[in-house]
Amino acid sequence: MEPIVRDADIAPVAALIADPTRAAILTALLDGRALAAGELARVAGVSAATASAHLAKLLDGRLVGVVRQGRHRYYRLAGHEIAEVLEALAGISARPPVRSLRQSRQARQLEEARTCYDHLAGRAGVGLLDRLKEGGYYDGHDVTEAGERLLSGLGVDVAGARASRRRFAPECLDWTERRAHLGGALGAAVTEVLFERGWYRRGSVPRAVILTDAGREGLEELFASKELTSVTPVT
Amino acid sequence: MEPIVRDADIAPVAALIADPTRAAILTALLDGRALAAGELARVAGVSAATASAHLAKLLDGRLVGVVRQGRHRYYRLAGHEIAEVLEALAGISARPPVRSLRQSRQARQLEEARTCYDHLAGRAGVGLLDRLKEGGYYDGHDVTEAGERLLSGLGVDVAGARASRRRFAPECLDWTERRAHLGGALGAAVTEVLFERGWYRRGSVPRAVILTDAGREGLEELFASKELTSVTPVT
DNA sequence: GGGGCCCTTAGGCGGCGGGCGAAATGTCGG
DNA sequence: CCGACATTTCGCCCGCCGCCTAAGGGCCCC
Repeated sequence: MEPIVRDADIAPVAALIADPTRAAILTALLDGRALAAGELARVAGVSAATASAHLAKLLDGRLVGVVRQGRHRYYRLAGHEIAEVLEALAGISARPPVRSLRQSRQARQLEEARTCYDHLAGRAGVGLLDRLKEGGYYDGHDVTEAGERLLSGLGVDVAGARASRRRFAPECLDWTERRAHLGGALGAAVTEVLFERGWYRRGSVPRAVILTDAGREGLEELFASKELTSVTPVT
Repeated sequence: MEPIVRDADIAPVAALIADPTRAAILTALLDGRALAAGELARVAGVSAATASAHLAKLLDGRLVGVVRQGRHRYYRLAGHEIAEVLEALAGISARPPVRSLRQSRQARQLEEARTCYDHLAGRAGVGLLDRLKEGGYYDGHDVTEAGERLLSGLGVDVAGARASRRRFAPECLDWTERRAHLGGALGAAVTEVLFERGWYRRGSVPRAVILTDAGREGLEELFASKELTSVTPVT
């Protein structure tokens, strides 16, 4: 009866996330973009020196990656797995009370539409997945033939996403809606196209995204043009 | 350009997991059972007083629950969400090198079959899900009609699992196999039946489970009795 | 109801780690 | 090349947190 078995030791990674300053940095990077060290220092509310030390640790722990560009160094999350851990943690963490009117406005914005690292989430993400299912384009873990045609026609590189080592098209549980939206390589590819087409644009609040007029029309047309091939709403 | 938006603050929860002793305690509870405070002190390698202090913090942070029974206090994880966070963290954590022969034997045992909180994982879990899919009993997010018959016949309370507030039958990504096994309320219900029938029993290593002879026969018969209704192996 | 076991509380010690300012490194723009 | 800006490195202080031993409840059993 001794040390028993060695699991993966999670403590060091958790310790990296456990510091409030580092947590703020990681949260700021949750929208998938790369931010400069100075910006991260500002959002975390610490001096540049302090932020630099934290970033060095996060880098060493492989939670973030860095790309040097001139005199700036842009940091980003090391991958979607990191984002998923942060989302999972957020799911069991106390949500601090919303205070100001402005904050509640921003909170509503995030509930409406936001990115979950690199794919669409919030009511918009959940709604999109619903319409894909209702239209018979997606069956819970893969796109149907009709779905592949639909998305390819939109400009989504479905084959490329399928070839990725990342999971192809898993459902990703949404911690505000408590319902699923489209995640994985396909979710990211679709979201990329939504931005390229200008159907969604990034809002002023970090992870918020906004449906444009073009997007409203485009999505409506996209799902209206096809007759409903299957009316088996998944409970 | 001020405080921006308040996300759920994940740092306090991460800090609870970040201490090696607490991480050891949580990992020990990962098999879903409740352990007495003294046992947890032993597996973590600290004095009873130290363990008690840690358990008080975990309790305060709602990561564990406690049930008093006589002069013992049994602690367990507060829910499957907690287990999922720990699994996700393990997925991005460095796996410590296996040292002794005994440890590598145990590691192989865990890779073969183990519990993932309250449902079957490892090669056994992945294999079970594969056979459910191959037989047309499960379609990636729900059981088919045939699947409901099969499992109900086995004694699984499918309706009860479906009524649960927990997700019904999601695929759960396995961090050793990097493939999916059956999770959620249904995964737990199925696993419960497997234990009840004596098809699997718990091994000596905490999360390890072992296929019994009865289990080998039972599973073989279960999947052989039905002809393969569908031969569309999911890539 | 008294002794033994399980667990918690109290107190004190030691170390790790995050904070800052100042100076060094590196890069861009003239 | 030189000054401006972004980032890192260095040296130092300070507070927090985990550890132990010892003592204090609670519960069981004889």
